[in-house]
Amino acid sequence: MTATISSRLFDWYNDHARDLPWRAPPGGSRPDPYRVWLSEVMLQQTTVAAVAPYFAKFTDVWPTVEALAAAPEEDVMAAWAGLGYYSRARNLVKCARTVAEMGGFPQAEAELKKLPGLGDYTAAAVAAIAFGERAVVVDANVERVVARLFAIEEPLPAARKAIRSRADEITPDNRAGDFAQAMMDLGATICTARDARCLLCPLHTECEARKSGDPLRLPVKAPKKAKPSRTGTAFWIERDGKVWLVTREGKGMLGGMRALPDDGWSARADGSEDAPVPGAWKAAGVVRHSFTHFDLELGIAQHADADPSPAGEGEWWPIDKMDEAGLPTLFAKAARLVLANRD
DNA sequence: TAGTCGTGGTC
DNA sequence: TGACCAAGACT
Repeated sequence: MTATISSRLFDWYNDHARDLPWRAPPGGSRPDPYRVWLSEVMLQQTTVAAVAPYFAKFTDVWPTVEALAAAPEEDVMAAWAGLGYYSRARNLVKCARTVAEMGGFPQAEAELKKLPGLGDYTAAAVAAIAFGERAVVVDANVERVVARLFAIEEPLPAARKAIRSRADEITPDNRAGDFAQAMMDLGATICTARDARCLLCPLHTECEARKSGDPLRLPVKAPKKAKPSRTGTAFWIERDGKVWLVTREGKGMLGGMRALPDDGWSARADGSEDAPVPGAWKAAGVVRHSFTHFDLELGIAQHADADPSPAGEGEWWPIDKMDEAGLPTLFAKAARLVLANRD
């Protein structure tokens, strides 16, 4: 049964594997561990379509882990801007520097998992795909496919233990990396969250959820909490064709990223509306932005003075080079709005 | 364990 | 159009 599953899956994968830039060319050669690691981190909670241009840019500018390790952190953060979950970029730099110092990536799953930014999934994926270790790779695709294949009725996240155990059972001793990628391709193209194209599925004769007649109801998920709405203000302070930008501190929201100064809005509370510089302000528009766990209505206040003098840490950024500032999307929207409304 | 942490695409 | 979702990690 389990041998049947991997065998059917490999047959399907031979003909239907997605052609992705981080995969090794067909023929059995192993992909570059650096590219595998980089792609896996970028792909965490992020679609293939969103990752592709970032992967191309990163591997062009930093073709090796040593090159990335030598890069200034702010350059990496700016290059990551727009991709989201910025702790990934902070950990990416830390990890690259650790690996460069070690003289290369460790090959064992347990050692990989000690690196910053590599959790259960990514450590297993790199071990299996880049190094051929038999590791049990479980992402959201595998969870969905396995939950349906074995008709696991227990809701997520409690079902993860049972799902992992089943995934372990069907993972072959050889080609665990191909098996993982095949499972993920199956989950991404056939056995998707909104659809179950069972007639095209290589595992449909083995699938318990299909036998039950309603595969889409699995996996069962806990209901989601409501999203709060917050308001905040960002401040546009301009002088001589330049705008005042700060770098956000710490590990919190958008931590380490360049940004417009703001009034301290957060997921928990509205902003204070306190301006960072004295003087007169005028309203310059509103940006609505939806984060994973709250919605934000960000008002933009523009300093009315021709020669403002902001205090504290920051930098005057040339407005004609706004695209190179590496602003996260929220602030990129705000800047775009200000600049669009002035002519 | 449950909350935090981005963004763009899809229906 | 708003809710859901995508190759999760960390605390």
